[in-house]
Amino acid sequence: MKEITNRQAPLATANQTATGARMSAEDRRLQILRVAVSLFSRKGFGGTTTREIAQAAGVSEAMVFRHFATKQELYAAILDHKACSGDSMNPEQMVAEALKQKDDRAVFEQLAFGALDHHESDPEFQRLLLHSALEGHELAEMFFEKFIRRVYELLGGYITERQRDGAMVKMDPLIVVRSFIGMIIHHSLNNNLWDPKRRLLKISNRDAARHFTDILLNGISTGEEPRPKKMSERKAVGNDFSRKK
Amino acid sequence: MKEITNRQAPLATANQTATGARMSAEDRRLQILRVAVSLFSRKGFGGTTTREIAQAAGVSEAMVFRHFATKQELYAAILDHKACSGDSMNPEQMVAEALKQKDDRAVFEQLAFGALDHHESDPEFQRLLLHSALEGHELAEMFFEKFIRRVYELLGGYITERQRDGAMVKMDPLIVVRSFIGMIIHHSLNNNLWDPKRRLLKISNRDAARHFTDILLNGISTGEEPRPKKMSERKAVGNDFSRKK
DNA sequence: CCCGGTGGTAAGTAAGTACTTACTTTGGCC
DNA sequence: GGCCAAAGTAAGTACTTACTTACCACCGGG
Repeated sequence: MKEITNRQAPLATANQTATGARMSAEDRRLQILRVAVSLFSRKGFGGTTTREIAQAAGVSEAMVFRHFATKQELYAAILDHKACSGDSMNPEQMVAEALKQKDDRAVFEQLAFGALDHHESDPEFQRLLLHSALEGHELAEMFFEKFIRRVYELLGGYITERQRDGAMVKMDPLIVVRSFIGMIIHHSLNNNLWDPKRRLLKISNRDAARHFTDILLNGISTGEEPRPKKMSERKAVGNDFSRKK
Repeated sequence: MKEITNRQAPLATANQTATGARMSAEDRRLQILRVAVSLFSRKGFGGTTTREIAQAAGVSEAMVFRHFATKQELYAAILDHKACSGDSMNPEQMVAEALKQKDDRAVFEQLAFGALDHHESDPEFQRLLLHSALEGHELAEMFFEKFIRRVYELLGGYITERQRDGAMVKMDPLIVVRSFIGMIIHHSLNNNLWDPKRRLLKISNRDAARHFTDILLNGISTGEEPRPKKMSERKAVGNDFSRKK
């Protein structure tokens, strides 16, 4: 005479299949992955327990370990999934046409808009990446090598080309790239991490991308007012790229 | 007949007082605080154990809890110490003179250099701040309110003024501030977090500050080459601040 | 000389932690 | 229906964690 086996209620998690019934292995794996993404991105690797993950997925802890041998492997699978799977943005093809046409504005603006939009639609990714960078996880390094470096090469190469065309001032292209990427990443970081309520600055991604591009290409000074200090008084250390006129 | 009490050897930690001898309560407190800063900044709150902290300080765990009732309290004390104590940078006074003289270049360049230098000399702070922002610690918010907001107001106000002078193009000052702060923070973040070996870009803080300022004030395009596409072909969405000429 | 307070410790404890084991459903296929 | 592999679980294990307790050594002052 056995006690009723009191199956644990499917506790209102967003279980895909409306029924609390059993899922195929792959579905379950993906589901665990999804809830783990959410938890890891909120609380980091060390701050998330396997029990929490199991509970959020509505299964027992043993199920988590059936699908992922260790917690580390789960984490790696997540970063893999996020960094390498289809929804990752591809900078090359995003601006391929603008590059060919040498449409400076389009190159930068499209890249900026693409990145901002991507970050907005998937804020978990940025948090996940930050966590793993802080924790020194090798996957962060991998992302850096495979993605950031490529953007630097892509944009840096383009800028070099445009400098030779005489369309851009002579300046280390990598610094230009860093400046522009900085505007974008920092803006996303503000929106996702520091100021999600947009208390400081509320602006659409389109406008942000356009304004960042404006600043990068044209700067903010009109050059129409006599400087309070003469140019010659600046300690010029070999940057001879004051705007031609 | 008691066993010898085998006092644990002072194990070669960087104990301030060369002797492994006892310290005053306050010295010990500060020492624990220091080693905790280092550990928390490297591994975050959840990733650091009280035992590690005690070992790094060369004392028993009980000593940690004599000085700080809980781990949380230790963490809060650290953020307090870092955010409120003297070594925090003061943007207002850093650029006070340049502001008065309306020396745009000096305003931005000095601010950038000051921030970059501060971040470089105290990289732990940036990591600590990121960790606490990710973990949603209230101290991160406090820092944001007390520091970031002030910089936005300071720079934003200055830019507004210079726009009225006709020295800067009309554009939401907050976007300009965000762009510039973005260049700086992202550069520091790269140096401290992503690319401490400077594989991507190796540049002195002075040069970085100068180049960021150059880009902000003047942009990178020479405006000397006919565009491959006509201006009118761009989907103009109401940005009317193309550079006057 | 001894006495109390201070700096310090060894050895706990209770609650977690990642991960396992031994076992019980369940659904599809012949 | 009967069967079996896959989906799932309850109840562990071995260890770590934050935090406590009870005790010890040193030292200046009466």
